[in-house]
Amino acid sequence: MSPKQQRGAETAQRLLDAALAVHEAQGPDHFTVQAISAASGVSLGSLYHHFGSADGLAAALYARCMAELLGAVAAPLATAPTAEQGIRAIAVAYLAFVADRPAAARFVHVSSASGYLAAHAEPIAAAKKPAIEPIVEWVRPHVLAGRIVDLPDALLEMLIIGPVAETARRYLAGVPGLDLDEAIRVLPERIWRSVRAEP
Amino acid sequence: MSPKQQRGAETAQRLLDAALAVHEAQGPDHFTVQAISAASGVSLGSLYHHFGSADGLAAALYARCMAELLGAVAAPLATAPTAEQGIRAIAVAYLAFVADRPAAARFVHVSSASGYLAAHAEPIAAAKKPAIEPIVEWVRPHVLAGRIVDLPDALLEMLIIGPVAETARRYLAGVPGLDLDEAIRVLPERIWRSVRAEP
DNA sequence: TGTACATCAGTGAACGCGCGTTCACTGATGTAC
DNA sequence: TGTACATCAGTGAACGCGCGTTCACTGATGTAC
Repeated sequence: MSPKQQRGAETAQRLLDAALAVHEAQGPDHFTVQAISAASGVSLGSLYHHFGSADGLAAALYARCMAELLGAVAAPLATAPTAEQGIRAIAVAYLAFVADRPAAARFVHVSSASGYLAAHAEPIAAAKKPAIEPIVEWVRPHVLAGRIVDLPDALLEMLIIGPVAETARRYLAGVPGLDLDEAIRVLPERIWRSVRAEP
Repeated sequence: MSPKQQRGAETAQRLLDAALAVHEAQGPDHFTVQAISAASGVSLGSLYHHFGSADGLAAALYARCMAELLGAVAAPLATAPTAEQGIRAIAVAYLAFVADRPAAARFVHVSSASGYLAAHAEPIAAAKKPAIEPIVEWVRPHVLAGRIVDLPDALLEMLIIGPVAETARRYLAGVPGLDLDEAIRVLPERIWRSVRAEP
């Protein structure tokens, strides 16, 4: 199923590109194999040759978009001089990704409710892991040093990601009165307050 | 479309009850008018008589579940003695609702990605408004008195609801290693820290 | 270097299933006088 | 109080559309000797 030739890899990428474009331009209801085949110029049979099923293609696209989002979030940590600046950079990077790559962000957030995530849990988890690891590694020493509160990883993640993820969801859903720039200005500081260890 | 006789109102409720049960027991993929008709014992024609379309029924169910969630969140505010206890009570109530009414919570969270919300935006907004108003009213004086940080309503909501909503989403999606009781113990205090005005 | 073969990549017409929706109809409830 | 009528509520068989999927096939690329 994973391509053995360069030609195949290029076709698979073309399909994923077209799939994201279809989802963005025509909405989740028109996210069909026929529409993706038509938009990409790749035949239906070839689509099935590479992804096995419609859900398989959706899962692959989700994995790609999610890896990009996680990569964007992890990137600024490499040079973050303090715990506070790192946490704030995560929130900024998440919201900036939504502003810069709305199609990818929309697909990730819409997909979280869809059935194919559970069906393809392992390959998706495998795609996310290398992108998540550096973030966890960055956090740990700050927790041990008493600069970030010592909570279970999952709950710490909820505090950091929760506000920006919910902001992204509503912004992408078109809820009026939600200014992304204002969120970038205001939320990071507040998120930091929620996770910093007591002074 | 809205029922003119008591008999009709009861049938509509039976359909909504069955719809939620179908969604919970068989998943979003089997959430179809035929399945709901079969589970409720109400004919297809009657379903259309009351709700007009499949999306219409889904929107009505969403409005009902969302109103219940908002009601559960607003309830403890009436007797909250301090800003801190009120904010913490909101977070506790949200997560407790997820634990007590997982079917309703799941339908609300899954629906946020679905198309019928935009198509039926007005009636849904109308159903939410009376439940949201008391929450906003409760917050305002605390902001004016300098106990809660002065942010746009939408962003304040993101800070309070974001972490618990994201926790609910992942818990309901079956992500392992997320303990709801632990979240109830830990998150409210941290959320309060994110929204309290500087001491 | 050339030839034979195996595997990978790609095609597109066709199929069948299940979904939302319709419709002509019957029965129950409310209303007017 | 009774009768006639209008509206509301409910039925279930049928339809058509569009979706995911299949399949027999051709063409391109890589490999063995």
